[in-house]
Amino acid sequence: MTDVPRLRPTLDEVAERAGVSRSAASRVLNNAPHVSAEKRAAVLRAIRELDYVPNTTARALATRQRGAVALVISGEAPSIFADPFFAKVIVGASAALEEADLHLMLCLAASDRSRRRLAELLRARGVDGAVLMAVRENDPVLRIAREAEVPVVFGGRPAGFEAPWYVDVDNAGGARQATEHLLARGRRRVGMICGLPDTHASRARHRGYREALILAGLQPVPPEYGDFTEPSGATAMAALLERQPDMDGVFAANDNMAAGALRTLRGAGRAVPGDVAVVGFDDLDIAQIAEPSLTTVHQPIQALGNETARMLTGRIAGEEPSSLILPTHLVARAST
Amino acid sequence: MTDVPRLRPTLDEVAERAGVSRSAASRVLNNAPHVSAEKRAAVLRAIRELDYVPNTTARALATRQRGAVALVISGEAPSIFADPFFAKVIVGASAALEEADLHLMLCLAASDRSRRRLAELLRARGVDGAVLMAVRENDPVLRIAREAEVPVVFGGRPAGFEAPWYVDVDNAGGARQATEHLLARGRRRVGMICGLPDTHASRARHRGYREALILAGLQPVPPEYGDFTEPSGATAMAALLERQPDMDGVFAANDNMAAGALRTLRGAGRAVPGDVAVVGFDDLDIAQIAEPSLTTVHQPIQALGNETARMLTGRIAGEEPSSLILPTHLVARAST
DNA sequence: CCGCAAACTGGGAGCGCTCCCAAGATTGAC
DNA sequence: GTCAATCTTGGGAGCGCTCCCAGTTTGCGG
Repeated sequence: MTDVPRLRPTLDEVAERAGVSRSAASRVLNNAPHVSAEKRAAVLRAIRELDYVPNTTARALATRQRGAVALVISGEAPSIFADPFFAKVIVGASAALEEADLHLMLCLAASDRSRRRLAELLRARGVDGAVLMAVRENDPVLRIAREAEVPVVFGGRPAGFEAPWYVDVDNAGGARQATEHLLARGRRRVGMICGLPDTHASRARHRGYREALILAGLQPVPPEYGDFTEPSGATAMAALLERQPDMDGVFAANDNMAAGALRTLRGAGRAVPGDVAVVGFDDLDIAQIAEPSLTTVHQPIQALGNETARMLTGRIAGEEPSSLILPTHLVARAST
Repeated sequence: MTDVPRLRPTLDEVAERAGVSRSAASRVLNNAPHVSAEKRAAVLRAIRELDYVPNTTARALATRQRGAVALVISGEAPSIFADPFFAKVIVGASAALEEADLHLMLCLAASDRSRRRLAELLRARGVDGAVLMAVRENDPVLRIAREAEVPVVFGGRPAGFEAPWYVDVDNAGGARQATEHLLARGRRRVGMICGLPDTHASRARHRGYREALILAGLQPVPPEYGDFTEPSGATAMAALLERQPDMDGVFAANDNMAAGALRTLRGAGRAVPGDVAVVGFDDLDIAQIAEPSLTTVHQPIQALGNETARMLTGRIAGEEPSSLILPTHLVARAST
């Protein structure tokens, strides 16, 4: 809060006050061996008395470790933050990073300028590594990832790119469960509302849906597309109804769009689940709040953030962790 | 993405290749004067050829400027991220920081450990400044703010603390508008659902509500308290109804709780706005999605983030900006 | 053609910390 | 008591960049 740029004591001053060399003081700081008990105590006391805090920047320069990683969220902010998905990812990642004593630099890579800054950050080793989230097909961020001078881990696979290190959730499996659940409820005319087509998640969920239908000997109908927001789900549902008025089940690629679908169905006078059963994906708060409450595929979002960060810290430490796919599972509620 | 810690070229190498001194190269880098056009061109070429990127850490050490600020969100993460409030703040702050070429360090100050790390960050000048959000009464973060060695700006005033620099929204004014709107709609028995009592926002909104009622010669009824989440709003509404079954208007301290109130009212068979009119606060997406759509007080959340960050960059630059209160306004929808 | 101001130029001293290494102090086995 | 092995210790050289400063050029009226 202060404005006075009062000088902070340096390690030299600590050493001087403790009557030891800077080297010895440094050893105490990093509790390295080769310091006698007395000197250690003296240094510790001096640190306390001077209220010394080591300068992170100087340490970073000397050790070549920044003590921070970037969490990059690609794409336009508005759509990005429409739901609490990223918030949960951040909470999970934050916990893992705290454990590794790493700070979190949040980079919203939406504009060209922000991407330029990001590229510089990753090339100049301004961070020790980066987690990349929400990377789409042909995303300009991919290039930045390729040219980065630090380890990079993807949170969710980017579409159309074989990410060497990633953590993802079982999108296809979850979607299949969702669709099979609808079929088990006796639905036969099951439509789908997909998300943005250039995301791996949307594609994989669509694939799972198709697989389930085909396995059941049914013909998948072409999906409608939304952008993962509630209104887009409402619109897509309307289009779906128009195309196939006798539809009796819908799988939406996320809860927001499922909530939109519910709204449209309510407006159209269709009972849920009486006339049409609806399943979402994500298991966000909205799924429980919606009326009727939403059957949905639970995905461990916080764990996704956590594991991604953990994988990154592993790679920073020189390990070669293998990519990870977290399980998803159906949560049956009132909408089916 | 690479693992090879291939050495990045340094400014010395650039200078050597360009046939100039390191000083001259540095001048070009910071486009300072006193470099001849030819040398400048030579340096620029060398930079391109060597694919040189200046090392931020070294620069930070030399200039004593980190090029990053902390965005601190105090309190428990779960409640924090229940709604997209912070996401919007982040988007706004991020834009302002990008303009100032500052990176954003996101610090979730929930645990003791995270607060310790935060304190160290702010005392060791690991960042150039900090924005503090969601600081509550007697928040341990206050102490960290006081001991910080860098400028600090509050986003939203902390309760029970005269923040020297802050950006806030007009909570009391908005609440008064909301309540007056209910009164103008002919409501006379207007209850309130408050948020967490140790937040300034909740208190100010309650104050605005009381002012409006008292000005109209009406007796405020004691509020119910929630924690800004949807379920807590539903519970509070139930309690309110039980206490005063003939209630005909409700002002909730945020949209989430208002949505919960709507749910309870629907369950209790009360028509909205027929029997009970409801007003929220925030104007988040949920206000438009709710049924009926929610009359609410719009607050410029993204601007809050933006102005807070801008004020911080101002203070970092040595200015003494004065605190700011952003206007709020009522958005009338179907719930009143 | 001179003198002086203004523009260039590069050397060098930091910024605050880590870490290697050589020198000195201890220890212990014989 | 000796000598090698081990532990301590502090000096010093960086990490890569900025910036002050003194020295050198250049420009241009007179």
